[in-house]
Amino acid sequence: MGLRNYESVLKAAADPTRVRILKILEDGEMCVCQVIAILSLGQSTVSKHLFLLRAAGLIKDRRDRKWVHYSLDRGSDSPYAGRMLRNLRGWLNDDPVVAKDRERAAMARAIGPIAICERNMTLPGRRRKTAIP
Amino acid sequence: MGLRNYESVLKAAADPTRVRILKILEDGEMCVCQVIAILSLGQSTVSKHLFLLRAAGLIKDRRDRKWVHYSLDRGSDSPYAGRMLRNLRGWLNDDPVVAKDRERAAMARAIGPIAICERNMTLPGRRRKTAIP
DNA sequence: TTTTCGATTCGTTCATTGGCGATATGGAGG
DNA sequence: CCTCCATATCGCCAATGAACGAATCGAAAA
Repeated sequence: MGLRNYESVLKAAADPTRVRILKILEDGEMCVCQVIAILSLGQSTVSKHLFLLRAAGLIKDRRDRKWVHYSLDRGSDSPYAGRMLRNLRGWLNDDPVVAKDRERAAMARAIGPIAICERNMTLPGRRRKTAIP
Repeated sequence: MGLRNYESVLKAAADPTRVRILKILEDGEMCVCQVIAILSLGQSTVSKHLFLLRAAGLIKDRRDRKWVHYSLDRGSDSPYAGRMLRNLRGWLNDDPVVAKDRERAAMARAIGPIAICERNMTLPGRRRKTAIP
């Protein structure tokens, strides 16, 4: 665990979108479709972010039927990842973007992955990406 | 101190060249010309790195005659910067690149800024950037 | 003042990165 | 087997970032 992993962890945690994901996951594991709905970003975009976070050792995944759930990887192999997660726990909690995401995350949890996938990766009360014909 | 400063601190600390600078400064303050000599990078390149580190609150500068010395800004305004510096103190100490830099830093300290500037920002026993005609 | 030395800024080049849409993968169900 | 659907991967484009050299700026020395 040298400069290589250090760099991947820091770069992963430095991106604003990825730190939003990490803060969302602080309240518990989350399905990919839920993350997509909360962030209102493209599916491939979110998938790539999750890949980088997992590669850095910051998050881990769990398959349940046809859904994949991600959660913070406390007790990661990487000491950098573990420390960063603990740091983040006390950081940015009063940031408006993070707060907003938390609200939407709570809604996503209440609704559940199935309903969100049926809604085409969107949350209620939000502009959807694809127009309704 | 919200997402803005968080991002600047993390991005600053994520770059391998800048983390090398931070590790060098752990042993004490250092003149810019010494940093240039240790890293064997262009003068403008190093200056920009130092600017970003200072903007993030990770380092601070001090003028002494015509030299500018940089040092870690422990007790920075930014809580992110302070924590990252403390993290870094225990990180990467057995990394070969960092170890090599430490050797060169020790040499640079022994020689002092004046001699290094006279040597055109180089350390003894190293390829110089400008050829000798 | 003028010279000089070192730090900063500017402009360019090249590599990396975040975003997207389209396509591939792979498990669940028919 | 084949289809469906959530996710992963691929290819592309625009924006960012790191490196350099040249030019500029500022402070100390002559």
